[in-house]
Amino acid sequence: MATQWLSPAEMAAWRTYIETTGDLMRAIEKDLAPFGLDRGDYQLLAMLSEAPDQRLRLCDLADSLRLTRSGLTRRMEGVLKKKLVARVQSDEDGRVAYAHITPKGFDLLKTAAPKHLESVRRLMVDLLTPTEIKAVASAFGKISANLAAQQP
Amino acid sequence: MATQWLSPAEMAAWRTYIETTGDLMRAIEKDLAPFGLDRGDYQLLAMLSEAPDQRLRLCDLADSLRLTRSGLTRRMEGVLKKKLVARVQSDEDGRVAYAHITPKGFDLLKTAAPKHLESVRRLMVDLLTPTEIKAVASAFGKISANLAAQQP
DNA sequence: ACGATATGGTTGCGATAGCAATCATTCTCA
DNA sequence: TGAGAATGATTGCTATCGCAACCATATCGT
Repeated sequence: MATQWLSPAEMAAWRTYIETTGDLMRAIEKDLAPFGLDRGDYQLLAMLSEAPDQRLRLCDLADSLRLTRSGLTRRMEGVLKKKLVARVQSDEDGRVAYAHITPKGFDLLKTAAPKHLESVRRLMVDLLTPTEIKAVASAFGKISANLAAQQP
Repeated sequence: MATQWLSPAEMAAWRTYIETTGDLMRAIEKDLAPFGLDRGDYQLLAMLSEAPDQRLRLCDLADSLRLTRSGLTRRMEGVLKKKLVARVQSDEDGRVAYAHITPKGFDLLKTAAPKHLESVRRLMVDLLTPTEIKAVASAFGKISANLAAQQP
């Protein structure tokens, strides 16, 4: 399109970002595959491992993973079958259930995490100058804050 | 995870980026919905509109959209049904077919593009300083070049 | 010139995930 | 306290897309 609503520098940033980000995700995911995990599983386990008591209510987990409740139900099927996570019904509130990372899940995460972070380093972090790192953090921080402000 | 393979600044950049990028895509996509387009359709039309003769071989189109050939076949079904794109068999090579943007598709793109770019501006570009814009372009340029070098 | 190989495209199948509808449980407030 | 609203989770349906298998056409090597 000839429409020049963005300056050349702005257009370059947007295009490079949007074209690259999918490739980067795919590459990261590929490095996770040997552990039998995809990015969704990894993030789910990471989220649980950092939670108090290593567990979260399903709806909170869904929110932090940016999944709908139904999306989480389906993703849970996978990690439940692999015994990486247990589903525990709350006895205080009959509606809620917790996802609880199992020792097996925790062990797998501990094995996969260094490799994963090594991927992140190799494919992204190590390629950038400290200034670029800071700028990326700041830029996406602003974008995130703006999005959060839009949807209250 | 307690694993500190990334410095705090690096971890902050990575986390903010990965958590935000999906939200940003969803927000952009939402702004495209009133035109009956999703991001994949928009990018397909944009790609064709910029191509010589406003057409591309299906396999080249698939590559530039980061789709597999089968993924493109399915996406084509949608835009063909909406008559935004025509499928033209090559008479030079019996294997190849071209995707050709139709006048209707081009009109829709011309309508949607300014709104889309306005979204990009509002949700990303206008939030960033010129320095951040340049840093994002440079950072993802490096990431992209590195990925391209890995997979020859 | 012709069999082997490469290239372009489609199809069957499976995985992921959103939406709307549904059900169960809890909360609210009149 | 009891009817209606809100909250938590699941299910049916649908759409997207990758992989592997497949078919058709073109190119290469001898």
